Amino acid sequence: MLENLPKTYDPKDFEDRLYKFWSDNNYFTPKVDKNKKPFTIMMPPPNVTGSLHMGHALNNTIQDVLTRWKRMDGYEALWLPGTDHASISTEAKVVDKIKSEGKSKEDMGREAFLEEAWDWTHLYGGRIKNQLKKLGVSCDWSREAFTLDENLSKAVEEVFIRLYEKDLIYRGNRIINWCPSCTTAISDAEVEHEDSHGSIWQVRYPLKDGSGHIEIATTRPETMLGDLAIAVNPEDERYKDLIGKTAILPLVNREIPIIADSYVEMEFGTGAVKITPSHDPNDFEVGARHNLGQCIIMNEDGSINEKGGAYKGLERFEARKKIVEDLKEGDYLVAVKDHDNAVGHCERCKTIIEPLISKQWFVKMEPLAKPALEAYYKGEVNFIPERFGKIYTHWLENIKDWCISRQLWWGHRLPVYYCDSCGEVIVSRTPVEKCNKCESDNVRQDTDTLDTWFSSALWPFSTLGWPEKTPDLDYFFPTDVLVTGYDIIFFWVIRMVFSSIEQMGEVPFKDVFLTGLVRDSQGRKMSKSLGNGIDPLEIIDEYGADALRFTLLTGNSPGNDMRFYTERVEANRNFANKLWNATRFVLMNLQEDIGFGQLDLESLEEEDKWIVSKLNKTIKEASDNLEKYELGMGAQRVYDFIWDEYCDWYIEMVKSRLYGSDENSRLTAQKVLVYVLKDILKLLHPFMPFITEEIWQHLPDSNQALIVTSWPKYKSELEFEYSENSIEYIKTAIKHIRNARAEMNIAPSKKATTIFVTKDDVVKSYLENGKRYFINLASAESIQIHDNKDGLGEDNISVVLHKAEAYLPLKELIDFDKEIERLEKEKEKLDGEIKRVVGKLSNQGFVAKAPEKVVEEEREKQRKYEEMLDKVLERLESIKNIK
RNA sequence: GGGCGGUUAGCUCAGUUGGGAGAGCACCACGUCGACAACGUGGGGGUCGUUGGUUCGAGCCCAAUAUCGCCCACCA
Repeated sequence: MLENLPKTYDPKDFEDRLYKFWSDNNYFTPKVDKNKKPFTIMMPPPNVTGSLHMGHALNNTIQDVLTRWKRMDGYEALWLPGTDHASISTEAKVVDKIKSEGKSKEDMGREAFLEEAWDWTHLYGGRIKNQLKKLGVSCDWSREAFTLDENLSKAVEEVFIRLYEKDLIYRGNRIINWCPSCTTAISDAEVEHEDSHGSIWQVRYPLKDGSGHIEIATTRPETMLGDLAIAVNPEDERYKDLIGKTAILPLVNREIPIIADSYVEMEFGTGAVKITPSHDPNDFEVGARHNLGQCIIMNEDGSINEKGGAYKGLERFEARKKIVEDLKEGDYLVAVKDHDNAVGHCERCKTIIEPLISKQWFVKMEPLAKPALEAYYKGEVNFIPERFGKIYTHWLENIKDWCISRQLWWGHRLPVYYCDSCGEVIVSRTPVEKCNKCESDNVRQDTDTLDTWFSSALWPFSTLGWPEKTPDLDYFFPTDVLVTGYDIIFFWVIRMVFSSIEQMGEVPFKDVFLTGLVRDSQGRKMSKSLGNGIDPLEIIDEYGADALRFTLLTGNSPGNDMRFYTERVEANRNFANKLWNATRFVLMNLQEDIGFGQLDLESLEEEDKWIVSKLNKTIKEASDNLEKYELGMGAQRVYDFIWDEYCDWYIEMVKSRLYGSDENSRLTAQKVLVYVLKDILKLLHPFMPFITEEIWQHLPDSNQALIVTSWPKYKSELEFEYSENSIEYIKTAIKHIRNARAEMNIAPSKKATTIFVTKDDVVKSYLENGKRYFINLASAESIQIHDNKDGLGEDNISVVLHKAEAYLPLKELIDFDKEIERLEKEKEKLDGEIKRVVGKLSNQGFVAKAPEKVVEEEREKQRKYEEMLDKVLERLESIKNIK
């Protein structure tokens, strides 16, 4: 009946097979069942361009732990997977690809380019899904979504139109971040600021009336081509007389006014600022206040346009160089100084961003941010760890309108149409062929697409069928927890929250669990360019998915970065191996057909009750840990129970019964071994799904798959205090005896009669019941229990215990000097403990103010240690006398 | 400029209501005894960055400070 496990643990033997088994049986697919509670997680959709990296492995492992646990705990657990079209990233890759084939976007045209992009998506989009499966993710592939799916696109369009109709989306001429390489506008969040060492140039602009000049300072000299004014602070005495005068823009010879604006800081630079309204956000504001108009001097690719006169056609940094040279030549350049400032780069391609004025579409953020902040302050959204709430509130409190239009082709096209006859702007759910104002058919759709985050902002409900009122949406929304990296709080988390509040009327998730970064062993960020990335698939291939998962879950805490060491994976693989072998031991000692259903509490022996009681506590504590998202602590607790309690102690203690002649005792031991093992597998399953399922299916009476069994429950009737005390006493005694023997260099093969001397009835009962443990685990030949040590002689090793003393008569082996040395060491230890306890207890404040329980514990310790010290001293005395 | 985090054993890190400092790896010694050498047993190793405060009691709370790191920010 019992099929034995292979001798060695090899995850390759079963991981893929089990994934298929779960999948084929639809265990990942929850039903809409009103009698059960739903539990929902939306997987942060990886980009179709990507392949699995450690970051994915980490957050998907966490999601899988939560999902598997909740599924076992009786919930209809939905973990919905999917992928993101990742507009700008994917487009860049496709552009590169066609470029290598000698083609360009423009040559191909929109239709053909999109076909290429879809081909790319189909080719690479599936790759990461298969990689995720290797990790063991129990997500519901039948509900898989893609941001460009028809229904998700419909959701995007619907949201755009609703926001437009509420005046929350508008089109306007504003300063945006322009990437000359991607040739598109990007949002503020997509700009990375990087400190750089640069220069600041001081330039003098002559005054028109010939009365002198005014000096300005700039870090971007090329933008002077677009200068429309010079601004000074109205309070600045130095420039008071110049306000209202006209200056001549060098090299261009444009006449520009000198204006006063309090935005200018007198202390900075020269106190006079050139104003370039079309190429700087602050200047834009100043320009608007003073009606300066606009002067755009750059093309899409960042080169200087016809407004730049002689500099036309130069790339922007070439132009800078040339302009500085010319300024110098014309004696306009006063000084060049070193200057540090933060330069904005495109998050995708790292090109330096050019702020410039452009007509784009924006989401008006303030009305959306407000409820999102309120939701947080009302506790509707919680961050784990809490500190990340500050990032959330800080961003929302300082929010600016969100530029959502992109000059890209891969993505959701704006549902906006322009009439070229009358200029009407039409936003429509259906294609527009005729202007609804002038009835002209001279109508065209906007060629822009939406920021990729616009669609991912809707992920928690668009994936469930919104705007349709689907049963899924009704049942599974709002979701329970979002698991993601702290680096996309404002890209994604915030946008989901306000989108959800706006469209659904409630927050999309209750908890946000934030993961840190997985770094290499030297603490560096893993990156392609550094070549220090560790491929999760290679790790899985070598050590198995379970070991990788366990490594990612333990040894770090939420929101903190972690370093990845293959040594840790190896250690966790060893743990899996330990469990594997423990199971083999259990299986090879089972008799057939004894029935492993219920535990018969009446027949349990001391160590049985002890392990059951310990298991019971572990169930409670591990469940509490999971409840509080303390996944690493929960995993560690289960690990410790398995290795320290079950393997190192329980199995060892029970061996004599398995090999013994007492049939009832033997069968009880077998039953308890299986009983505890089954709960162990359940507790470990969310963390290590493969090995636990594989073992489970080899156990007797386990017809149902482990993945859908029930999570163990704490039961107060399974607490056995006496047994716990008894076994813990025995464990301590065994450790002491082992220690003494090791220190005396007495090999375990040299067995000795062990004589316990005690007057304490409770200890006597512990020892009486525990005789066989000493024989098996402490190299005892036989056990005697005496009331006093009369007639024992002195040729013994003495092991001092609490309320007892153990004697090992090993006459010919005893080296009295060593024995004295060992006892002296013991004495020192006890002296130290007593000193600490007495110190504490002689502090009146402590005795008076500490809780009675704590004080009594300390008193008890004092009695215990003094009692033990007495015996050590007595022993030392008598042994010295012999010498 | 603003905000946040780390600083605990040789290394990497846990330590969540303040009550005798833990794990893994590494190291030393012994061991192949009928699950496991991917192992067992025993051991060494820390004034928890520094200073001050609160408290009977601080790795944990408060205030400074040092140092490393991260995030945000339109000073030309």
